[in-house]
Amino acid sequence: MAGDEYELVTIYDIAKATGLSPTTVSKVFNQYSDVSEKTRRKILEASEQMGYIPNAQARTLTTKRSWTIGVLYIESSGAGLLHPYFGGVIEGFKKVATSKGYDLMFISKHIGGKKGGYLEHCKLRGIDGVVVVLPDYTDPYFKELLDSDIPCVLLDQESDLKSTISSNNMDGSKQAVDYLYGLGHRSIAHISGGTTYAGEQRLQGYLKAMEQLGLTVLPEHIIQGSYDYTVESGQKAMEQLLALEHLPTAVFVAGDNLAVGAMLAMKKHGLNVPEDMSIVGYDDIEMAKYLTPALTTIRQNTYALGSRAADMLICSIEGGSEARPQTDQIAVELVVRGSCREV
Amino acid sequence: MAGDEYELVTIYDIAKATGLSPTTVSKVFNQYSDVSEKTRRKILEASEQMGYIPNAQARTLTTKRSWTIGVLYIESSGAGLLHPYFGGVIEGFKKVATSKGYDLMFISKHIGGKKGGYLEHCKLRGIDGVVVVLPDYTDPYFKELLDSDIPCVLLDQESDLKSTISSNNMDGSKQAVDYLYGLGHRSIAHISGGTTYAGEQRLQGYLKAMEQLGLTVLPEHIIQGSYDYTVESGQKAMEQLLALEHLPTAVFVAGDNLAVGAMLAMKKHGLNVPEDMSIVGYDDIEMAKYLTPALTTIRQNTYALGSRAADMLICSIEGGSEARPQTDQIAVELVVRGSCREV
DNA sequence: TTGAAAGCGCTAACAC
DNA sequence: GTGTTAGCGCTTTCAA
Repeated sequence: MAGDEYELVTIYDIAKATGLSPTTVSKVFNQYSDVSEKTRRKILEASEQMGYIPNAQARTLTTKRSWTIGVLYIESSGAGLLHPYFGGVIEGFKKVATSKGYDLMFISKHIGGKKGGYLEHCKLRGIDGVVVVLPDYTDPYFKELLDSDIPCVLLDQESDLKSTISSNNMDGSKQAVDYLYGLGHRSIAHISGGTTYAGEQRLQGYLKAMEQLGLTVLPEHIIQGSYDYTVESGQKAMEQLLALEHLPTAVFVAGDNLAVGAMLAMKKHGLNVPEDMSIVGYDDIEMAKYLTPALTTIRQNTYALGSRAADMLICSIEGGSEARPQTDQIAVELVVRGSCREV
Repeated sequence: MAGDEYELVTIYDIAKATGLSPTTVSKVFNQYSDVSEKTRRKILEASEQMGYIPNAQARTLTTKRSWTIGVLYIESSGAGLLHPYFGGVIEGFKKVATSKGYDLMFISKHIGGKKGGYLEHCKLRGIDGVVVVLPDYTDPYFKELLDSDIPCVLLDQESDLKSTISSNNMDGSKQAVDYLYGLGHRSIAHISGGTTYAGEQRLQGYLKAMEQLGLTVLPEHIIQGSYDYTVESGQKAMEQLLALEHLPTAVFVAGDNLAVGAMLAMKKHGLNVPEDMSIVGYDDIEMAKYLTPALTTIRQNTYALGSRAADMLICSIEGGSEARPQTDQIAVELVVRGSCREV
């Protein structure tokens, strides 16, 4: 087998080499204070020289701490990793987790080549905690994990049992609507992100902002995009909107991918953005600024989302069961580009 | 500590419950054939009922196999996970690896919160093999890993020591150039991907294709884009090209991001694609089809790249040291859209 | 077909 | 400050 070739050096080897005991060696590598500076130095030196590297599994076996965090995200469809939101979040998460000594492992329903469940997978691997991004909410295996006592942090979800974190979706909607209002728009439609938590929040934020401004919302001006925030779904939603008798002058779209689709649909109908309709998106995906016209949108700070999530999760891992689930929100920001006009 | 609450069931527990020995229980979970059907059933039943889940670290400690594959990608810059190429590759890789019983863990230079190296990290975690995507080639820690005896598969790189896999970059260039030639173009420039392996290959493919068609390549028609394939870099490259006295009628760009930048630069100069210049990209990133005009490009099958990489890596993990490093290539495909015109 | 015993590499009481 | 001992949960000879 490959890997057999490692010259495995153990604490026993370095104990023997230094004439000390394995315990003392162990202590040195676990920052115990009751080791003389001289001994510590001697051990460190020998370890360095003999190429000693601790064995994580042996350590985990006795301590019950794997220093491993599971990453759970939707498995079906081509989404997942490819979704820019996911990438940004994990990037931020990884940075913080890594700096605190944790490694990241993907969690799936397949274990050892067989079908199992998320919880089973976590237990098998001795996972210390899980970060949940874009899960399949309807999955019973996912629910099983939520009901377990494994520390978790959930992104863009609600939960009493686990810590949660999301962007300030309501405020994002408010910023979008207020901005359009400031440009003179009074008839503002909404293409929503379907039945996801974030989608709901953005819809609620939109409704509330409209109300606060004293604007009426026509029921037919709220179009349900699909939960997966695809370009195709945005296209369909805009088609639906364009079929209406009374068109809005602006539309606030719950995701940039949806907005891209919406713009495509308009183009197909010979309509121009922003001349014929102003559009505000949500996310600020990379391509937003390269579209024609460049998309005005609400920027989510995915990196901050991820790093804050890591902080929260590690807090509940290390705080133990007495640590109550927390909830936090990250500020969003309007990025003005070229897809809206004054009316 | 959180997690302590698990009702840890061990093989001893189920041995006791069934009146059998731990050995026999272990055998059942390792598909040994010398267990009577009756015993097997009894053990499986008890395990199911008592909620037994094997302990991966204990298993690894004795077998020296962690069933864990390390994922190594560039840490600096905001790239990495956010890069669509990476996402696609890992998606495909994960699928295959998971189905064969392996889990994926990110490898970094930080270990236990301290700075270490990739190899050290792998040994600490008992990693069975590593998939390398977009590394920092100049990193000595990366070299250290390459020189080790840990099985690795490298994407878009050359190596005698490890298995490698890449798209058929040379052929991609040929397809692009041939296509432009077929449209009547004779003056075809190239914006290259810098000094990466893929970039070199695409450049070579371009040169060879031009030669085969009997076309001359003006030195100033080869512009070095930066190794990171950013939009900004593409912009700069096109600026450089546009400063030339004799403009080409078409340009083959080594990456879609670069192509996006190139198109932006043209627009800034009041030039239109494809009227003033035809452009062929490389990658087929998601946004390619949503650009104006939609980008004609060479599609890399990132998913296939990833799954094939997994096959190769697992082969060398399970084949042991006698398994020689392999090399493979994945076919690419021209996707015709709207960024080229006949001349 | 089944089981006893040793050991993987490490940590944690506890005694010295 | 240092060492002895036991044990984490599992697999693996080897013997029964």
